[in-house]
Amino acid sequence: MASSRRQYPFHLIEPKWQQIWDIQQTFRAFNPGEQIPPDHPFAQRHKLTGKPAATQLPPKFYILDMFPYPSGAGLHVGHPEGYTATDILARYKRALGFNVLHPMGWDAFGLPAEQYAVKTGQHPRQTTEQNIATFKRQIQSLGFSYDWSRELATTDPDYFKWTQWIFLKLYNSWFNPETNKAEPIETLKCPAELESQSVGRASSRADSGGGSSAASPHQNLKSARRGFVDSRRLAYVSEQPVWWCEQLGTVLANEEVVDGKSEVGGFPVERRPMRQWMLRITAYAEKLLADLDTIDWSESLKEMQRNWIGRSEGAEVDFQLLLASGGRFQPGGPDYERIRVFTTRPDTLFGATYMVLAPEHKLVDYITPLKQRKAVEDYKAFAASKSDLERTELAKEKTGVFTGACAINPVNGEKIPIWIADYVLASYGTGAIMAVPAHDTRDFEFATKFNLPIVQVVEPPDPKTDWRGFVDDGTSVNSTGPEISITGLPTAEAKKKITAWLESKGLGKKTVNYKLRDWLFSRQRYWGEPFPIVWKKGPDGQSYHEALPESALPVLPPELTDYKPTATGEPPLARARDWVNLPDGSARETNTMPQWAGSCWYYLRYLDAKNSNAFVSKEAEAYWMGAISPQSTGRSPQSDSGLKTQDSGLKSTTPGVDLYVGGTEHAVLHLLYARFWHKVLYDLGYVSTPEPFFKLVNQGMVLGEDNQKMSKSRGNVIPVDVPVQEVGTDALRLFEMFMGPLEMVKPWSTKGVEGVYRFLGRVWRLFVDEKSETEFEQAETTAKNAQERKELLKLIRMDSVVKDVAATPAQLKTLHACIKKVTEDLDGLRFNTAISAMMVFVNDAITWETKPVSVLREFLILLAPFAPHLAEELWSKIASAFSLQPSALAYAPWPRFDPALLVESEMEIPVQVNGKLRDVIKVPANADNAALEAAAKASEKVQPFIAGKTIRKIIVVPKKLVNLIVS
RNA sequence: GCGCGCGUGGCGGAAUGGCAGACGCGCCAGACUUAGGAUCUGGUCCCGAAAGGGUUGGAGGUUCAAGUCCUCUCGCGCGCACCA
Repeated sequence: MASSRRQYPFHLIEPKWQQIWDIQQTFRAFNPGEQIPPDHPFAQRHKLTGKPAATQLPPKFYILDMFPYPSGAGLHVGHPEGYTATDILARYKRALGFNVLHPMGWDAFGLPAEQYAVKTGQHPRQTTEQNIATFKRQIQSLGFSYDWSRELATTDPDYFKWTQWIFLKLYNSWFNPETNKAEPIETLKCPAELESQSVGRASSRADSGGGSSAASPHQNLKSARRGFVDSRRLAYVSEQPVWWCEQLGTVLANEEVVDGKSEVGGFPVERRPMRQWMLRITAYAEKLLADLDTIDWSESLKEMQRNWIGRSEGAEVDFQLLLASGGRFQPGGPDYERIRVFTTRPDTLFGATYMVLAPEHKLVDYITPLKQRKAVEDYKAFAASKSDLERTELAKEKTGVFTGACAINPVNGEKIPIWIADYVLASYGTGAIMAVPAHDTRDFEFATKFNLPIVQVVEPPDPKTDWRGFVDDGTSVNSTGPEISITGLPTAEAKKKITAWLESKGLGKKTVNYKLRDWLFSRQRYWGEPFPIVWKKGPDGQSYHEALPESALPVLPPELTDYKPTATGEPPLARARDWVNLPDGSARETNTMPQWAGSCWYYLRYLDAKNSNAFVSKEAEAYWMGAISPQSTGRSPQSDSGLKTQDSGLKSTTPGVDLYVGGTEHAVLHLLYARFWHKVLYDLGYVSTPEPFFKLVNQGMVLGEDNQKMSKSRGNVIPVDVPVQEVGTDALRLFEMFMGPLEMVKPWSTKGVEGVYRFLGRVWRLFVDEKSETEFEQAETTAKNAQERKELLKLIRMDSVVKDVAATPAQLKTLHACIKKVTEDLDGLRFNTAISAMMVFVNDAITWETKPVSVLREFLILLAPFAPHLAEELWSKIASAFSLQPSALAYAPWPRFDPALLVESEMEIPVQVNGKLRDVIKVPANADNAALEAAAKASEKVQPFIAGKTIRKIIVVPKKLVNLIVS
């Protein structure tokens, strides 16, 4: 390949235009109120001068890539797929007249840089900066139209200052169930017994951290108050079992643990009780679920989030305890007289023949009589010894033991045994279930194994179905007790009736349960955002936390020489004694935030990346996130052409990010966390939309040429630099899109890249004079340096068959068919078929003896989003060859197709007999149904199939098809 | 096990219920060439000399007409997975 002749001098063209775009700041996106240089192509296109207000700017289009973690390995050809798609869209929307925001940045905190630091002692910041430089060089070599003036890195103190600021907002807020939103902590009312006039208002300034708290006669009351408030913050401290990963030396969130292993590295994790920072994402479970219906995401992605949130409706039911003698009676309130269960099938209550507690359930010891104590203790130890992985792997075989205690089924007064088994999870529902073996698969298996009674209470709709293990809806049977009967009712009604009865008796209530747990937000790492929190000791000896004031931000991490994690789980930051211990005796929080923190809000920082007074200005947020509707702007894109818009892509401003493209791996991590933060910021009035990402598309993975996922170990990784060197970035970009639909998984193909490279060569030869190109090539061999070589591009002349003449109707038809297809396909993100439409155009145009320059120019505008460097070069060559005013192709108005030009004088109509194709006839374009019918019958090829037969029916699809039904 | 998605030439993939296989790769033949791994032209689903027949994982169905809609079935991919 390297030895073959270059299709066109992309090696000079591509750097040339990247440099021009950079010098002219072509892709700078302008904020409301920002000074726009009058000679900037955006200003010229939209006739803007000075500092336009939001209402004077054209409608915005915010098109976002998931920013990358800059790893040391650099980019392979799979990385630019999404970036190419968004760049094509960004350029297309710019041509349509939108004010396009298309930024790029770095999700730069992360474990690899820290692990490298542990190994080599090189500061993670240095590693990170090197990696960013590599990524940036590679991404820039691909010619994306990012506004680099908005570049950000989550590791930059000017950035994470605001990450910490948002944490303070979470810390200083609570979720008010009455208003159903987050509110400043000041609005939280303490219960009357905690209210005290002397301390009542004093601590209501929540960010008054740093102030000393002298001992007071009300100190007990004060710490009780503090406990109450602290337990309701959206960011709170909790001691609870968390996932600890020994190898990584840190705790992990539920979302970061996959199949009992760490998502990063695949190391084993174990449950350990630790004191950690948590974020109260569960308060938003319902909103996170419900608002999925308001956004344009793929169904599969929404489904993943729904599954993760895991909403289920049901009832909590209390079962009265019947203690056998020998139970460890303790003084206790009503909690010790009943066991509360959660069930989604209260209608099967009559079939509950036993109960099961999780081995960790707090009542287990209490209810277990002496003679069962040994067996129960043994089982608890057995269950605790199993890792989570083993627990799932051994899922087939049910285990458990009888506690010796029993309870009363509230609907029929029957005495049922209480077991413990590890198929009941302590962390879900109430950690206890009523077992209905007849109508629950797991209970059925368990009851079968341990010979527990199985009682039918639901009749399947189809009497042939076995009721044993029947878990779907049916009709209640055997469900009549002394006070309540639901026999004969369909499942839905039975649920309602029995739940109402339970509620009226105070035995239970309707409940909604979620699988979603609060977000474990602290990590025992160095390379992350420190918490803006200090710890103090009260006069009562209790330690408590306080927020630092905003003026203390950013809180920078200390310098360390040893980044190693500690075995105890104490964070590495604790080694920096001078940093930790403050003069007033308080101590800094030494945990850091997880990597996800920075990516929770970066899309907001892009809007106003340099703002040092706020995380984003109100004006910028309102403009880019869509609070200003296009109606109020009184402008529409392409208003300069005065034509009505033709397609949906020109429609109104959408709320939030208009298009977000990234991999599916963030389905329940980044995308859930970012939505959560955004909703908190929305509730607190800092952003104007309830959802951050209006439309989201997952690009499919690019596999290696061998159809395997690209990986170092397989040796099938193709770095982006390889095709960029050999065929140029325009060809790479084109092939990234030509492989197949964006969302689909597809294999890389070196041969395929050559195919689109040849296409670009054909485009080139459509325009240029071959002889002059040969001259250029000869001159190039003697050129001394890159600058000289670049100058030589001038030697290449336009082909003399490109003329300033009127296009023929056939040529216009070819052009407008291409405009139509490319426009429609871009609106539908069908890049692959858009490219094939351009290939069709070129295959035709290359045969024209005379090539009207007007047609070729419009084609270049279509090509520009896909192959911008080549298109710009040819565009400028045309301008100089035909003495046109030089103009920036990036802002040239998108051509619109004229349907009138697509009308044919004749049309080809397939003729079927009994649904089988027999002929394709040519008829005048204006032929009506009768004419079609007549022409079809007259067809010579059709004759033999209808001769001597009766025509029973004739189907004519106007301008489409004729079908003759004969017999 | 449950949920979602997908099965079309040698390959990647096109087809508002209306001519299956656009476009590209590969392959075959030819042209130009000292040469071709450059370029250009033509061909390329299967059976058949042709007429014609068959063909979108498989089996049914709806329809004048099905790759497309419905039912069942097989295969692949992704997600969740003892969530009561």
